[in-house]
Amino acid sequence: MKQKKVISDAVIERLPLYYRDLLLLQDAGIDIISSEKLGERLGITPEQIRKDLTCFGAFGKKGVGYYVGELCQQIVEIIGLQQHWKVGIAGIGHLGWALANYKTFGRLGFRTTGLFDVDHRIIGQNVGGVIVTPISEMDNVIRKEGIQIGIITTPASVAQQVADQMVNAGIKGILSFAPLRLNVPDHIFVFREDLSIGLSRISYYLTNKPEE
Amino acid sequence: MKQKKVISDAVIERLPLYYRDLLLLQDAGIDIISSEKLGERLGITPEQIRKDLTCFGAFGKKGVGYYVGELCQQIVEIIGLQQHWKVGIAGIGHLGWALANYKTFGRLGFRTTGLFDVDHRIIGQNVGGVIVTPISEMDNVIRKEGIQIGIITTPASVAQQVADQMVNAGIKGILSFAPLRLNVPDHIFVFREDLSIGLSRISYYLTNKPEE
DNA sequence: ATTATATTGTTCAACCATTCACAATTATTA
DNA sequence: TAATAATTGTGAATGGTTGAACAATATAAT
Ligand SMILES: NC(=O)c1ccc[n+]([C@@H]2O[C@H](COP(=O)([O-])OP(=O)(O)OC[C@H]3O[C@@H](n4cnc5c(N)ncnc54)[C@H](O)[C@@H]3O)[C@@H](O)[C@H]2O)c1
Ligand SMILES: NC(=O)c1ccc[n+]([C@@H]2O[C@H](COP(=O)([O-])OP(=O)(O)OC[C@H]3O[C@@H](n4cnc5c(N)ncnc54)[C@H](O)[C@@H]3O)[C@@H](O)[C@H]2O)c1
Repeated sequence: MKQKKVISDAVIERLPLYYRDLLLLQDAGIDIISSEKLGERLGITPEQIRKDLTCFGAFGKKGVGYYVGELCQQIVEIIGLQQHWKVGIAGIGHLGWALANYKTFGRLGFRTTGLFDVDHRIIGQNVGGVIVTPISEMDNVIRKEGIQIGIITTPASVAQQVADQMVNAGIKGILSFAPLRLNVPDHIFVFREDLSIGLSRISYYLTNKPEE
Repeated sequence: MKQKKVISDAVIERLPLYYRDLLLLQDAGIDIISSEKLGERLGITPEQIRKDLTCFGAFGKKGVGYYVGELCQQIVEIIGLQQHWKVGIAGIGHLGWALANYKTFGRLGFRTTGLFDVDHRIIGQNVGGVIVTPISEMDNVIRKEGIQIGIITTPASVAQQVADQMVNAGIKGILSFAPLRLNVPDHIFVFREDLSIGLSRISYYLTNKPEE
């Protein structure tokens, strides 16, 4: 892998899109794809795709295209999906429960091996194949299982506290759905997913329609 | 409102963040906030905030800051949240069920007034205060209720078909969680939310840690 | 009334990302 | 084998976003 220059976030966000579509192509038995065709499927320009990929090396064959299987493997290595990350989810309410049951995370290489909550009504239940553990046990489970990534789907009011617990237990990265900024040490990578931005954007565009 | 030049997506994505934090400030009884303090709370530079806001007008007071209540109202109007958009959700499975139960959408001005599914086990149930209707009835309900925004949380395999139905019924904007590109007429605004990008980004950054 | 302090709105410069154009390379056909 | 068609990788041009600096303005202090 090249990896000389710094890679922009925009590139990193597109890689999973390429990867998922390549998996579909692979399932469909398609061996070779051009940036043109891939771009058409995804709504991304072929130049963009080629430039993104050349950040990491020259994976295509001129005059031919990209070998689907090979490119898949390359992207897996770029993103680091071959590691089979272990994931823990704190807050098994509406959203946590949905995520715990989402099988596609598994196909991408993320194994959910810990579910945590404070509510006695949910503790002990089997959700998507994993038993919900008391949040007070989270520290132990994270260490014992070697969980590296934490997902926070608790109410915002306790999200910081839960993040602190995760960091103390040795978590390396956090995906948070709570609508606030988490304060964590520099070496922890936090990504915030904000599900209300999508609706707000739709509202904006419907309100301020381009005059066609 | 100014609205002369074109506003970039980046700006539109930050407005909801400002808005939600301003609501919190308002709840806390804080009347005036500077771009400096707001930026600190959100992890955004003060210059960025000022520049974003001046896309739409001059809402602050030099030497003082921004009046929280007034700015809230301005952002509401910019995003178009005063309209109380009506929302319908198709596919009341794991994720759809979570979204149907999410109260914060209401506070932002989105009212969920239609829930649709094909599964007889869920049809007829009350989810977050709304009865789940057969998808075959979606067209009628959308027209009768005047639903303008559709959320798609069905399996990917039927998402296009559901989107077509929504468009035919007169929906103006779609928020889709299905991992594929939807084909819709130009005048329909589609926003795709991809929940696997977050985890993939974390994987990338943990794998390719900056050498600190 | 004057000075000092705080903070916005705006201009300009720096940076980053995308698009364009094309040389380089591979496969295919005559 | 030579010519043709397809398609990648890349350097240059364009367009867009962010950052730094500062004039303009409001308040508070003297
Ligand atoms: N539901 C959605 O569709 C949605 C959408 C966007 C954002 N969110 C955000 O995701 C988070 C969860 O939302 P939700 O709708 O699932 O809420 P929820 O109330 O259904 O679930 C929260 C869960 O967290 C648990 N919890 C509370 N305190 C805890 C603690 N200290 N440790 C561990 N678990 C604890 C609760 O017992 C509950 O099971 C919130 O921050 C919300 O703002 C949710
Ligand atoms: N669960 C998650 O956390 C998660 C995360 C990311 C993306 N997604 C995406 O969201 C979508 C839903 O995921 P899920 O986990 O909730 O799946 P799910 O299987 O739990 O729910 C899907 C629901 O759609 C209904 N459905 C099927 N065909 C339908 C039709 N023609 N019309 C109306 N409803 C129909 C099903 O009866 C079911 O209730 C999928 O596309 C998935 O890829 C889910």
